[in-house]
Amino acid sequence: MAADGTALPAKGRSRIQERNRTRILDAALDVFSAHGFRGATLDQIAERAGMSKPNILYYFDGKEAIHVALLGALMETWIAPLRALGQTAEPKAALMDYIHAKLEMSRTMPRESRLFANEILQGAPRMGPHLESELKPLFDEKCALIRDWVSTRRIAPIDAEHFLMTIWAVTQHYADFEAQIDTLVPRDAHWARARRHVDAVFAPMLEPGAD
Amino acid sequence: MAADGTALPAKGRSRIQERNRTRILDAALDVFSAHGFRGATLDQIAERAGMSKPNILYYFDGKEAIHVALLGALMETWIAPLRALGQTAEPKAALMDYIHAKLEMSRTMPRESRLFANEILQGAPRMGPHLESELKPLFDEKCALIRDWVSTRRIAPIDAEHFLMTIWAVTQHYADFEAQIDTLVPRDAHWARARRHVDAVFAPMLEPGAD
DNA sequence: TCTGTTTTTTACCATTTGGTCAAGGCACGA
DNA sequence: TCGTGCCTTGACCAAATGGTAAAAAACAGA
Repeated sequence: MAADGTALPAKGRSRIQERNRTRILDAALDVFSAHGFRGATLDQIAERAGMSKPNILYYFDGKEAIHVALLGALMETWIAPLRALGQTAEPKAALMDYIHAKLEMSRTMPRESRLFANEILQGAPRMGPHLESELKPLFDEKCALIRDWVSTRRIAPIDAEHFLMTIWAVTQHYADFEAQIDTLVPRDAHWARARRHVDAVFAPMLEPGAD
Repeated sequence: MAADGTALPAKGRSRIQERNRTRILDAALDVFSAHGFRGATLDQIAERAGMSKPNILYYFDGKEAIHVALLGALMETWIAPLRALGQTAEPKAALMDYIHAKLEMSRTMPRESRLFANEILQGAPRMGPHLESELKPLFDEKCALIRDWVSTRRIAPIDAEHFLMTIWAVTQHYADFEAQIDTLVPRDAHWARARRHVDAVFAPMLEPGAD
């Protein structure tokens, strides 16, 4: 077996291998995000992927390997907006762009959001290393950047760490707590309101007037 | 069996029954909040409660009954601060009090927060009715109250529904995503910073100046 | 078409797990 | 002291579930 949790070596994957791995991962994303790791079964994943359980295990070393592969692949996508933070626009616009990007991700990738939420909620048993090695350095770097913006008076004085975490909390809430939102507010025009609302939440905070 | 999901009738519970039911529910809260419904096992709950599995099932009709009992009992606690919103202070102070109460609940009752988060994240399969019958009316009532405050210019114009949901998102995040927070920021002085931060987030939003 | 390789499936297995049963302890009133 | 009824548990069961083995099927190259 290969070292990366796959049953087949990564080199020289055939067309059909690529296709089936993709199908399995997509099905697994459905199931894991909806039921959590323990709540998901290989049979559910197999059915959703349209193939038999042993065939799933032909492509992946086991249930856990699928989960790890998913989390690893998604991590990069998930933190991409943070990586891009501050590389183009001026401070306030950069932060608002980041907030909008995160909100958009909750809208278009709710499964991914819930997959991560499930994992973190249960203590990040499989993602701890990823958090430490990939997210942490990036987080520290961007916090330093924000603190610099604060110290040069380009944005209002905010707590960089908690500010970023609050952006995550507010935007991901729309994906993670969808079931609750659906029972409390009408679905239509939902995301337009969310967009206006997050602007109303974060934009005032950044105005240097409150210094 | 009794109709409320308990194996024993609620009337005339003995001292020992009360004690053991409490112990079981506390142990179950530990396990369910840490692993989710499917991830929790009766054996884990039994061990944590310090009694045998059959004895657990002597007091509750089954795993699901324990979960339902937990959610039902906690619902009231969980929404109590919202119920109290606006019954004493003037608008701005009332909302800030509510925010502080919710933050305090995340600090002192992280297990409860995670139990609910797990449930909602997976589509509220067992709490849907509770949300509809208990949370929804209260939510609507308080939204109307907030809209009234807005229309009488006592607070800045905000989206009542999304404002409340954002309060939940920000405050509960500190409990639900604790694993992530622990890897990103130092633990000490954590809650004091959080308190200052949520003030910085929400207080400016409520100033009627931005009208 | 023949042959070796990759892909897929049909049984099957071992463990976990929610739940049952019948018997053994234990407290307490008569 | 002795029942009587509440409490507790060891032994067990059936279903679910992650995973395996081996053979069939599909496929690619000669």
